[in-house]
Amino acid sequence: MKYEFSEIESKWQKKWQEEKTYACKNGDKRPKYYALVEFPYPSGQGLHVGHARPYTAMDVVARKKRMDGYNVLFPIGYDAFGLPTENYAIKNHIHPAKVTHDNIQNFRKQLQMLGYSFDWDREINTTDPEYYRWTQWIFLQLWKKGLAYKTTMPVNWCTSCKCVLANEEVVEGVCERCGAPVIRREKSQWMLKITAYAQRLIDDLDGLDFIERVKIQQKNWIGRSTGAEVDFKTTEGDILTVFTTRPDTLFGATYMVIAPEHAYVKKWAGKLTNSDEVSAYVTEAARKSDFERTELAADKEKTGVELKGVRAVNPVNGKEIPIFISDYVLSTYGTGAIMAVPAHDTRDWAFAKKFGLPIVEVVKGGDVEKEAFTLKDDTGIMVNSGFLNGLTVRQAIPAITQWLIEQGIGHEKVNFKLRDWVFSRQRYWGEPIPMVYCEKCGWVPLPEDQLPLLLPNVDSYEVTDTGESPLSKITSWVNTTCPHCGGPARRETDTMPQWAGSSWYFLRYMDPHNHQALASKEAMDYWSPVDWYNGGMEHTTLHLLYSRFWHKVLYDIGVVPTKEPYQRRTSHGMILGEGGEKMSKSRGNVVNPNDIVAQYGADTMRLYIMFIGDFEKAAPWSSKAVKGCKRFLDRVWNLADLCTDEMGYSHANESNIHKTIRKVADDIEAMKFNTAIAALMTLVNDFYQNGCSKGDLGTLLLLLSPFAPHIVEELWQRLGYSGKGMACQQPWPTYDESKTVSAEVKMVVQVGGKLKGSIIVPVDSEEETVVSAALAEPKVAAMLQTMQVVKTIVVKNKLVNVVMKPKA
RNA sequence: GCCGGUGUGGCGGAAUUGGCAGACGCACCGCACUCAAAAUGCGGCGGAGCAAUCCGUGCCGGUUCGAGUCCGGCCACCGGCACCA
Repeated sequence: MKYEFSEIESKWQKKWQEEKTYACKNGDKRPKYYALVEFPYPSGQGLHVGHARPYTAMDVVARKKRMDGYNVLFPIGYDAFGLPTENYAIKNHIHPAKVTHDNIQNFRKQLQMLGYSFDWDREINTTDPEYYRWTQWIFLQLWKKGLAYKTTMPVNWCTSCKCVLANEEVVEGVCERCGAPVIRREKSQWMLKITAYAQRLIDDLDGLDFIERVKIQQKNWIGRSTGAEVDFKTTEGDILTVFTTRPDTLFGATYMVIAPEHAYVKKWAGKLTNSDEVSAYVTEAARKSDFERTELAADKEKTGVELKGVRAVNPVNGKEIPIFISDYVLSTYGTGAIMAVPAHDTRDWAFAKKFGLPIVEVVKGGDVEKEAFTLKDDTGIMVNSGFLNGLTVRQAIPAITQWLIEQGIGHEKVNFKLRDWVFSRQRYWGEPIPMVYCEKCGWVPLPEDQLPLLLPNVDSYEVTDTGESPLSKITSWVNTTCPHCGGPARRETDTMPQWAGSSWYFLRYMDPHNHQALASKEAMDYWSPVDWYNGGMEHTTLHLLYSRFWHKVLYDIGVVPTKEPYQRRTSHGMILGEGGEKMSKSRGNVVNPNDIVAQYGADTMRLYIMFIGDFEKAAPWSSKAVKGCKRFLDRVWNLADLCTDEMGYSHANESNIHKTIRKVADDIEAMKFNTAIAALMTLVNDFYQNGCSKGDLGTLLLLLSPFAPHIVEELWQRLGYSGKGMACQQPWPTYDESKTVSAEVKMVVQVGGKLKGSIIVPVDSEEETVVSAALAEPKVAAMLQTMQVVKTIVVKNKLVNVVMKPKA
C-alpha cells in the first residue's frame, strides 16, 4: 500500500469543504479561541512560501485548540485595495476589480490546497462595498470625534507612485514600496490624530502578551520623552520657546537654534542684517529631499546661518546669546527651536566647534573640550550653574523645573516622536473618503445612510500630472450637493491608504454578513479580543499601531468591548532562498508552494515549513531537507502495516508516548514547532525500534494531525477509528505525569565537573545510595586509589559530582 | 551613534531554571536487501589520537564543584530608529 498523497489530500479537502468541518459558531457554549493571521494582499504572483510559514503555524495552533475543546475562529480574507493591482490594471486595461477577483480565486485555491482549516463562510474582501462601507463609517466616527482633519502641510511625495506617503512608509528617504526618492511637497491632506492616543498606545502595551521586541519597537517609534519647555526673551521683545530634556544644563546654553521653517524667521526678516544669506539657506533647506537630508544627517556635517540683528536672553544669567537657523533642528518636533548646550549635547558640540561658539561646562565629569559630556545620571555634578551647583543631574532637573515654574517661564513637558497619520492617497484603487466640500459649510460628512460611497467606474486609472486622484476627472461624481445646505458641493477625490481596510478587519470576521453594523455587539462580546495574532515584524509600526489606534477610538465611542484588539502578538522569521539571501524574482530563487505540493504533497510542505528552524528566526529554504519530511511521512504511513492489533499502548513505548503528548502540546503553545516535530520523529523511530500497537499509532496520529492533517485522516480511517469521527475532531490525548518518568534513571557521574561515566539507579534514590553507587563506578573507584573525596554534589535524578584532592 | 537580536559540527538546528554539548533532520560513510541501482531497513558520523585521553558552543577574562547558559570587557553579523534637543 503506497502513500498516494495527491489523492488523499484532495479527498479530504473536498470532505472538509462539503461538511464545513472548520466552520465555527457565534455564541457557542464552549470557550472561544480566536486565532488570527495577517490576511494576504492578493497579488498576481500568488501565494508565496513566505505566507505558508505563519499560516501553517496558526493553522497548527487552531487545530490544536479545537482538539483542546475550544470553539475556534480561524478566518481568512483579502486585503485587496492597493497600488500593484491598480498599476497592473492601468498597464493591461483591465478593471482593478476584475484583477482583484481573479487573483483572489487563485489565492483561495492555493490556501485550500495547503489544507488550512479556515472558516470559509467568513471570508472577507476589503474592496467589497459591503466591507468598505464600514471602513468609511469608521472614518466618519473619527471625523465626529475630531480625530480626522484636513490640513495643508509638507508631505512625503513618492516621485514614482505619484502619491502621498505616511511617515511610516518612508524608509531612508525612499518609498518603502517602490524605492523611488521621496520629496517634500505642500499638499492639502486628510490627517488622523493618532498623536492624541500616543500615551495610551504606550501604556496599554503593559497588559498584553506581545513579544518584547514588538513592544520595544512600538515604544521607540512613539518616542516619548520628558523634559521642559522654557521661554527665552528676545531683543525683539517677543518670546522664543524651546523644548529640552536637559533643563539642568540651562546655564550652559550659549546660543539658540531654530528650524529653517520656524515662523520667527519670517517674522524677524525685516530686522536681519544678513537677510539674503538667511533666505538663501531657508530656500536651500526646503529644496532638499528627505533623502538628501537623511544622507547629510549620516555624516553629521552641520550647516547653519546666524540670524544677525536678533538675539535671545538666557533667563538664568541674563546673558545675550546669538540665534541661528540650521536644519539639524526639526520644525516638526518640540517647538522647532532649541537652546544649544554644546558642552553636553553632541550635536550642539559639533555645531559650536564649527562656528567657534563658546562651550561652557555645567556638569563636571567629562572633558568638554574633547567631546560633549552627555550622561544624564548621578555621574556628574553641576558647576558654573548658580543655585544648582553641587547637585547631581538627577537632582538638578526637578530643582530647575521648579524654578522655571516659579518664574513663570517654563514647565514640565512631554513630547512624542509619533506624528499624525497622513491618510490621503491620490490614487483610484482605494476606499473613497466620504466627505463633501461646500463653499458655504466647509467639509461636510456624508450621512451614514448614504454609505457605502461607491468607487465610480472610470475610463482611465492613470494618475494625473497635477498629482490629483484619477477620481477628480469624473465630474459627474465629483459634483454633488451639500448634505448640510443642499447647495453645490464637491466630493473629496483622494482615497484612503491601504492600511485603512486592515485596521479593523478582525472585527468583521466576527460577524461578516451583518448589514446593520460592522459587527453585532453580541458577536464582538463573544469573540473579543483576538487571542493570538501572528504577523510580520514589518507591520509593527504600521498596521499593528494603526489598528490599535482605531480600536481604541472605537472603544471610546462604545462600539467595541475591549481597549485592545489583540491579546497576544507573535512574529515569524523570513524564509530565505537556498543560499541564505532574500527570495526575490530578480534573484530567481523564489520557491512556489504549488511545486512543492505537486512533488511531495501539502502535508510534507506543511511539515517542512514548520520543521525548517526556529519559528521566530529567518531560515533558508533547503530543497534537500524537504525530503526528510516526506521520508518521515512515508515511515508513518508504513506503520499502519507494521502495527499490531492491540488497542492499548505497547509497554516499550508507553513512557515515551506520554512524554511526547506533553512535549508536542507545550511546544505548540511556545511556538517551538520544530522541536514538536522532532519529538514526533523520535517517537516514530522508537516505534520502528520497539514495534507498535494500533493504540500507539492512533495516539501518534492525533499528535501529528495539526501538522499533517490529510495523511492523518486517511490513516485514522484505515485503522478503523472513523466511528469516533475525524481525527481533527478528537480530543487531544491526555498524558499521565507519572508515566512520563521511567522507574530507573541514568545519572551522570562527574569528578570535578568532568564526565567520568554514568550509573543506573531507581528514580528519586536517596543521596547516600547514589553517592556510593557513584564511588563504585570503575573509573571513579580507580581514582580513589590516589585521591580522597572532598565533597559530593547530587542533583536529583540527574548527576553526581565528586570533588577530590590528592591524598595527603 | 542609539535600541533590540544572533554567533553551537560540512549544513538547518536542539539543549527546562547553571548539570551528559550536538536531540531531530539534511549531507556523507558502512552494512543488509538487489544481477545492479534506486527505494527501504539497520548502523556510524565535532576535532586530534592506535588507545587511555585531550581539545571543543565568536574572542579575552571572571564567578562556580560544574558555564553554550551567569558577570565584566571586546569582535562580527542581522533587524529597527536615525540630527527627535
